[in-house]
Amino acid sequence: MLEGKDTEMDPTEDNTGANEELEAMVREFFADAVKVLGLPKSVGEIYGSLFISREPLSLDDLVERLSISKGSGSQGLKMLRTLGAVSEVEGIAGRKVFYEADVQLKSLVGGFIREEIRPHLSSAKVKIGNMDACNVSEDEHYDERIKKLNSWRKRAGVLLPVLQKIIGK
Amino acid sequence: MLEGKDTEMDPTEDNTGANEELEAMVREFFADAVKVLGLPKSVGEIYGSLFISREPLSLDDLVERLSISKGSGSQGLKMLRTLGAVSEVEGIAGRKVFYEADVQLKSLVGGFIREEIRPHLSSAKVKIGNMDACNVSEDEHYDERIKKLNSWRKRAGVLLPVLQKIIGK
DNA sequence: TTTATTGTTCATTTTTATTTGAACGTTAGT
DNA sequence: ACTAACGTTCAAATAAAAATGAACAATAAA
Repeated sequence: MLEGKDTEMDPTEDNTGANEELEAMVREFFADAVKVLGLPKSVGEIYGSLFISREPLSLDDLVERLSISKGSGSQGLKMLRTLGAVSEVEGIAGRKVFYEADVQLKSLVGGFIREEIRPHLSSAKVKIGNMDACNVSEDEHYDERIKKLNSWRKRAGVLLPVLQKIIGK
Repeated sequence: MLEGKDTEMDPTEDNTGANEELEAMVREFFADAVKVLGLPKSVGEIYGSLFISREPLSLDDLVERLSISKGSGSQGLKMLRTLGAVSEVEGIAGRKVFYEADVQLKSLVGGFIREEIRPHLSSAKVKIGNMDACNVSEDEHYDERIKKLNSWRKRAGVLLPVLQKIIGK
C-alpha cells in the first residue's frame, strides 16, 4: 500500500498559525452550539471540523485533529450521519470513508426535527393519552389541564412544518 | 375526550390513588420535557407539580411532595421565576410564598427565548465577529464559511419574533 | 430584642452523561 | 486464504451536571 494518509499540500504556509486558530474557534463554536441542542461536545467538534475544512476528512483525520478516541469519533459520525448533518464523499481512493459537512440550514434543522423533536412529540402523545385514561373520575380541573397539554402538543405539531417551510425558503 | 390505549384496569383503585397516579404522570412528563430543553429534572418536576395542582404550593409543599432537598427546590423555583414560568400568588396568609404555574404557552416560550436563546445568539454574534477578525488573509473558503455562519445567526434572529407571533395568536 | 420561621447559598456528594480503549467483525489488497 | 486496514461496539473509566444539606441571612411574630 502506497497511498498517502494525508492530502495536506498547501504551499503557502504563511498563515498556518492563523488558520489553525480560526479552525479552533469554529470547532469551539460548534462544540458550544450543539450542547444547547443536547448533543455531546465531541459531536460539535466533529461537525465544526468538517464545516471549516477545505477537504473531506476521514475518521482517522478527525481522531488525530481533535485528539479524541476512535470510539468517540465513530459514535459522533454515526450521530451526525443519522441527523443528516454529514455525508460520505464518493470517489476518494482507498478504503477509508471521507465525510463532508452538510451546510444547508434546511437539512440540519430538518434532521434535528426528524430525529430529536418528532420522537418526543410522539411519545408525548402517548403519555397524554395515558393521563386522560387515568383521569377516571373525569375531574374538571385535571381534565382542563390534560386538554391544555394536548393543545400544546398539537400546536407544536403544526408549527414544525411551518418552521421548516420558513427556513427552507 | 381524548382517545387512549387502556392497558391497565386496577379494580382496587380509588380516587385518591388515581389522582396521585395522574399527578405523578404529569410530574414525570414535565421532568422529561424540560430535559429536552436542557433544564434539570427537578425543575420539570416542580413545574409539573404546580401545573397539575389545584391550589398554589409553597417551597415546603414541593419539597415534601417531590422528596427533594430545600436547596433543589429553592434553585428550581428561582429558575422557573426567571423564566417567567411560575408566579407568586398574593393574598395567602402567613410568611410563606406560594406559587402557581403560568400555563400560557406564549409566556413560556417567550421566557425561554429571552433567557436561554437570546443570550446564546448574542454570544454567537461576538464569536463570529472574532472569527472574521481572525481571518486575516481573507481566505476565500474561510470567508465563505464565516458568512454562512453569520447568515444562520441572522436567520435565527428574525425567526424568533415570527415564531413568537405565531404562538401568541 | 429575641426567637422561630422561611428561604438562599455553596462546598460536597451523588447521579448522569460522555469518553475511552480493547476486543471484535468486516473487507480490501495481496 | 491470509493479512492488515478500518470501523464498530460496549464495559469500564472519566468528566460534567445536579442534588444535597448545613450554615447563613432575612424578617415576622412574640
